[in-house]
This record gives sequence, C-alpha cells and structure tokens, in this order.
Amino acid sequence: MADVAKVAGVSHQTVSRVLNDHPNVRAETRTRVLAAIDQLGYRRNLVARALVTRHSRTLGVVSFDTTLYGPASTVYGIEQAARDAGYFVSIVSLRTIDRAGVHDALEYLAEQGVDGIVVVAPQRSAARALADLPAGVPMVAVEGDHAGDVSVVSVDQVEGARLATEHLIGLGHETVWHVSGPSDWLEAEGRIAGWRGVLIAGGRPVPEILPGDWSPRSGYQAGQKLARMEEVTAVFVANDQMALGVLRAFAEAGVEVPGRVSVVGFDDVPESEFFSPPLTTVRQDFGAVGRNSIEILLRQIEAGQDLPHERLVVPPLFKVRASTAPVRR
Amino acid sequence: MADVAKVAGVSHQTVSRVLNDHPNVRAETRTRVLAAIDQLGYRRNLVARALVTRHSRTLGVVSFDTTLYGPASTVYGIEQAARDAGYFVSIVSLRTIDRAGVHDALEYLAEQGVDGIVVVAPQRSAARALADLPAGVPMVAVEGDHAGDVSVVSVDQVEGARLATEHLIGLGHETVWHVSGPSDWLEAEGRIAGWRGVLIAGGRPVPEILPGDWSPRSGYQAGQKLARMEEVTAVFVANDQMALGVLRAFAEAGVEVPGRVSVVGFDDVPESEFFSPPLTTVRQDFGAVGRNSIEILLRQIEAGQDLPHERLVVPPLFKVRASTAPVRR
DNA sequence: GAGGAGACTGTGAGCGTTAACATCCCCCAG
DNA sequence: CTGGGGGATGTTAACGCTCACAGTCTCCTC
Repeated sequence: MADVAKVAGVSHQTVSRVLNDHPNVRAETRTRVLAAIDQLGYRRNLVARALVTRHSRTLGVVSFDTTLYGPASTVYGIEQAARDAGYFVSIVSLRTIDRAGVHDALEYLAEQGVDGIVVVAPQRSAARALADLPAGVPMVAVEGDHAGDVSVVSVDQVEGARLATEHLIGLGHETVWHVSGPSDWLEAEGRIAGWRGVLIAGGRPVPEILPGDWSPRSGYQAGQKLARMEEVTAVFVANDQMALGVLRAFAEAGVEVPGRVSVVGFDDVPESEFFSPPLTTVRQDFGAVGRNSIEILLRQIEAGQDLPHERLVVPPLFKVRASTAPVRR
Repeated sequence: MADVAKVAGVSHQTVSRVLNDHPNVRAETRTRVLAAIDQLGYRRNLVARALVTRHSRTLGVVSFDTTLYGPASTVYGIEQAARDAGYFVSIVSLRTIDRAGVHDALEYLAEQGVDGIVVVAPQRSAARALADLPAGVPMVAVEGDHAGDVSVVSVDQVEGARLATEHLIGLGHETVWHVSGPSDWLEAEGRIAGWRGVLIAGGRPVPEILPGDWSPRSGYQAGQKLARMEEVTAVFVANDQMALGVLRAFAEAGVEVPGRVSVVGFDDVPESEFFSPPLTTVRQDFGAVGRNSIEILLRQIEAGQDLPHERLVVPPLFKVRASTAPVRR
C-alpha cells in the first residue's frame, strides 16, 4: 500500500480511501491511485483490514456430511446468500456428530474470527452442543432444536409428514406404515410426529415404525419386510433415498407400486421424478432456508446480537407423482 | 493476550509461547498461563497471527454447483483432508461457470489471504480461466485441463469409459450408444473419448451421440429416443443420474433392461445400487481425489510453490451390477 | 570458582490496514 | 476583505500477534 502511495504520489491513507470508495477523493487523484494499483499489481490485504476493523466479513458454517442431498443443498443455499451479501464462507464438515466435535468446530471458527456462524444441526446431540457456544459470536441454527438459545430456521417437518400421511389417508388407505430416519435426527422425529399425529387424529391404528438410517440400503431392508406383510397398502418413507430402496425391494418381491402399495418419500431429490414409478414426495426449499438463515444472522451481526432469538419455519411443498393411488378394495 | 500475561504474571511473549507449544517454557509457568487463559476465557486471534506470519492456514476452494453429487463429494474430500492437515477451508460455489466468474472468485480468495487454492474446474471454460490466476498463490486444479499451467488431480475418465465400453463389447454387443454430458465439460469429453476409442479400436460403428446435461430429465429424453431404435442393444450413459432417466424411459416404453438393452452409468452414486435394475457403473474415488489434491497443494505451499507442476490421475473402479447382460441373438 | 552452555523469560519492533485527528486550501457569504 | 465551512489530503496511533534479540538464571565441567 505504501508502494502504491509512493507511485501515485499520495499518502497511504488516500489509497485506503480509494479502495473503500470514500467520497472525499478527487476524481483525478482516484484515477492516479487506480493506475498505480494496476501498474504494481497491488492486492489489498483483507487480513490486516480485519485486524483493525474487527470484522472479517467471513461467516462460519458447521455442517454434517455434505455429501447428503439435504445438507449439501442447505450449505449451497447458505453460501450463495452469504456471498451475495459480500461475505466469505468458511466451512467445517463434521464426520461424526457429537458434542465435542461441534464444540471444537465452533471454537475453531471463533478463533478464526468469523463474524457469525450458521450451524446445520439436524441431530439432537448437535443441537445440544450449541448450548456451550463461544460467547460473543452471533449464531443461527438450521434444522436445529427450537428449544435452544439460538435463532432457528427450519423446514416444517411435521407439516410435511402431515401432508404426506393425509394424502395417503385421503386415498382411502386404512393406515400408513412408516420407514423412519435415525432416531437422533430432529428431522426424523418431526416426520414421525407429523405422521403419527394424523393417524391418531383420524383414529387409525399406528403401525410399528421401521427404522432406517437415510441410506437406500436401509430402505431396501425395510421394503423387504413390508413386502412380506399382506396388510400394508401405504408407506410413508422419511426420505427419497430410502424410498428408492423400498421401491426396489417391492419390485423384486413383485409388489406393485402404486397398484398394491402406495409410497411417499421426502426431500424431492432431482432423481425422484424418474424413479419407477415417479415418486410422490415432499419438497423442501433449501434455498429459502439458506437465504433466511443468512438474513437473520446478518441482522444479528449488524445489531450487535442482542436481538431476541427468531424462529423461522419454511413451509414444505407436496408433490404428487405416480407412486400413490387410491386403495384397491 | 496482555491481560492473560498480567494475570499469569508473565510477559505476553510467554503466553504466545504456551499457545504455540514452544518447548522452552517451564511446566509450572505453562500451567499458570493456561489457568489464566481459562479464567479469562481468552481466545487467541488468528487474524492477528496471520498478519504477522503471513500464513492464514486457510485454503480456498472454488467449485461449481456443489449440489451435484460429484462436486459435493470432491469438496467434501478436500475439506476433510484440509482439516486433517490443520487448515481451514473457504468455499466459493459458482452458479455459472465463466471466465469472469472464476477469475473473480480467485481474486476474492487471494485478497482474503488464503495460503493456497483448489479449483474444481470440470469445464473447459473454467480450466481456461486458470490462465490468469493470481500470481503467488499456490494452486491445484481438480478435474481440470491437463494442458494448463497448474498441477492437476483427476479421475481417469477415459479409462472409466473404456472399461464401461469394453464390458459391453465383451458381452457380445455389436456397438454401444452413448448419452453424453454437456459439451463444455472435460469429464464429458473424456468419457466420449474413452468410449469412441474402444469402438474404433474394435472396428465397430460409432453411433451418433445423444447429448445430455447430467440431469435425469435429459437422460429420460435420450432414453425415449433410444427406446424407439430397434438396433440399440447397449448404452453407455455419462452419469448415473441420466442413466436413471434412461432406465425410466425404457421402463415406460417396455424396453427390458438388461434383457433387450444393457445400460452402464458413471459415478456410482449411493442410489445406483437400488435402481431398477441395479446399475452397472464406474466408481470414482472422490475421497482420494480430495486427499491427493490437498497433499500436492500443501507440498507446494511449504516449498514456496516453485515446484514442477504435477499431474495425478486416480484410477476408476468398474462395478458390475444387474443392468448389463450378454446380447440376445 | 570461573567459564560457558542451555533453559527460560522479557523487550521492542513491525506485519498492512483503518480510525481519528490535523492540516491545507478553496470558495462563498457577509 | 475576512471568517469560516467543508472538501481533499496527510500524520499518527492503534489492532493482537510473532520474530529477533537480549537478558537472567541454573547447573555442569575443568
């Protein structure tokens, strides 16, 4: 910067002013400085700036397995929204979710001087780990526990499950079986709650849950069991990947979908429209989740974080395709 | 830091030494300092450290649409490897790939003071944009153009396509049709080259390519065309998502797989084992790609980047499942 | 008991930027 | 013609850390 100042024949402060679009710089001086910058190939040092301004313009994101469609889409949405707002994004992807892991990640980001943190905390254990967060750093949780002490943005899982289950009941099915996600996941719990709620409200029997782990394989195994049960006519599967496994198991066992059994998934992955048959499912607007979480976070950062915690719920969208049909009498 | 020093009754330098595990600190002093840190809830400021050491211990990653399985997995692998090596990862996900976008992203990261950059540049245009990279920042490209002026780590696409095509030829198919990826993508080109190479080497006719865009829908559309062509007995699809679309189109048209037509995909997404039928495909080891790229990058950073550029090719793995069978005479 | 080699600790400078304040100059109102 | 307001610029001091160097103290060797 000093070099640029020398070449342009001004002080380093004027160079700084040009770089920060300060109004009180003569047009001619500005041109001269810009020319010097160009000539020297000067690039400003954001680290030094962060040191004095105490703002890094970097946001931290803590997530779990960004290979999964849900987290990947959420993180993508967050990243886009952050960059649009002029912020960098520093990501920590956890391999396993445990309190220590989340805590370390948070501490790690806080040391790095991020201005705020978004935690994609879909597990109960992760949500709990937010309790001992680094003080002084604004934070928002995505898909987290709404009981905690932070702002939360999430898709309404209960509502999504309700839509799915009601759709199946509406088609005349006596009751609906459920292949769930892993028990620690908040999303899995929400989907169970929504499903169970509809059944109970309608006075329907509540079948035993078939537990899965989000993977197609676990769906496949659940599907094999369901295929052997004559009484099953409708299944609500907690995500599309497992639904694919269920469909596969049904296909192998000669169980027709939607002829004998109707199947509904959750997520609306891009593939689900091309499953056999195309899957009726619940779409989550991950882009909206990302945008909203960044919006709330930035508001907290600007306000100095003594804002009341917000709870924002994004509504899901139900997509009817070809894997559901009226019950066959 | 000064506060900690005061409480512990030492100089700020000694605090720094404790924080950096310097050997020459008396055990008792160390304990005292640690106690003071704990008492004050002190957290070191990595920004200030980066300013003086001129190393941020942050790596930049530029990628394209991290919602897609390939890029998501690659970025995940990179992030894991980087964190294991004690580095942060700052990510920029591009919405569109063009020279200006890549250039801006690179410049953006360089200003932020990253120690090195990994560019996931699967398109020809992105690879070209690396030409005007910010000088002085070590860089490695993943899935990039091997002709450029940077180190490149990639999966051997040509070999993968070769394996797929030879497998089909080996099953007695006269020739193999191909649903390709978008023309600008290097991976699409590599897969075309491998496929074409085998056909030409074997003196087989080379059918016209059906162009796709990686999406299941484009595969579905190609599948509809292929289903109408009596002479088609084998199809090599450039990724699993499109292969799903092809399978769907075939199912709708009553074309049996693998009875009448054999289908091979590429990527081995977790779902492909549960397609109908389970998909024969080519697996890419994204974890290895991530680890290797970080390894090369760190070597360049430590050496001061005047190392010769490296080219590392990760071999693909062929997975035979149930979507391919000997040709029916 | 002197000399010296370590081990341990402290002092001061400086990394590249912005904030705060000081200065200069021009122009206009009174 | 003069005072003052404000635009344009410069000067100085941080920001929180590490590096280089200078001590001080202890203990061992001859």
